[in-house]
Amino acid sequence: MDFVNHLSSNNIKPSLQRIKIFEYLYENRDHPTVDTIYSDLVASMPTLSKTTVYNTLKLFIDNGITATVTIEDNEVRYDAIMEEHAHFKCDVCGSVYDVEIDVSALKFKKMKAFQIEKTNIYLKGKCNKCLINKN
Amino acid sequence: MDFVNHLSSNNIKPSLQRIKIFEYLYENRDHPTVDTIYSDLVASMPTLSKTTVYNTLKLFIDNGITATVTIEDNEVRYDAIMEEHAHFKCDVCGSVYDVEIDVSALKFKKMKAFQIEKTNIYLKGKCNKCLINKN
DNA sequence: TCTAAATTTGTAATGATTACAATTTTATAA
DNA sequence: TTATAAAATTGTAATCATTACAAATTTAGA
Repeated sequence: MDFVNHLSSNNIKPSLQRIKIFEYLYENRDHPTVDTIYSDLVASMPTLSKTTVYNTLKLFIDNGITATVTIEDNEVRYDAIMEEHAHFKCDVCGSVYDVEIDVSALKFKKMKAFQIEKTNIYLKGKCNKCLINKN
Repeated sequence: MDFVNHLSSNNIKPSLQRIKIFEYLYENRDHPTVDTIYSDLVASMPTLSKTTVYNTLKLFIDNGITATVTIEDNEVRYDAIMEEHAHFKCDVCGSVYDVEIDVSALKFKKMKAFQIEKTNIYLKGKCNKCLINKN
């Protein structure tokens, strides 16, 4: 993945901060929150501002290379994988996993009165790790 | 719908505020926000406090007679219909509609490593009304 | 090198939600 | 009925994520 080129080809000037933030998102596929992104990156970029993280994520979203993952009321997560997929959140450990899903199976069940542009699916339950640890 | 009995049978003492808030949710199926609920109810209950609305909704959720609807990052909506259904939000007018959906079609596509307890689906696009008005 | 534009940064403001203590209401028992 | 305790409601203050904004820094072009 050529991050510089990916940003450029989506009309985003590839500043160091933007490259690093996108790279982080792309490589940490656990759908981090702003706080996590900031905390992890500030270690290697001491002058990084949290405002920059907010600004940059908004820029990514506006240009279609990042999406928000809305599962809980009280936390916003970010995802650089734009291919259609669902999310699973474990209510024990809180991890969010990607889940492959075929949305087309649902399509014909939808009401015709709406023009559907995006389908979001998220699941909740217990992940395998937590099911095993319970014993 | 006997609201008093519905609350009682779910271990919620049916105070006036609780009855009114549940009744409002049950009859206004547009998935209102706390602000909307409060604004509409305070007209007939002048001493109502927004804190009570928050407290009461939390109580309803804890006792399983209300669910939150999380579609946008920045707004929490509430729903007294507990039967499985999806939501559609029009990105023109902002209305949220209920959509009947057969989740079982998805079931077997999910990963077996997870124990799924709840499936949430929400759709975005344009509602019929806004599609017509566009002309 | 100089200048303007774009980006980043830090601080202050905003707004939704929660904490908490005081008040009011309800239920119970004397 | 009255007294008392428990529960519910209320209003204010605190919290916390996000946004607004202006200053500082960096980048790009002449």
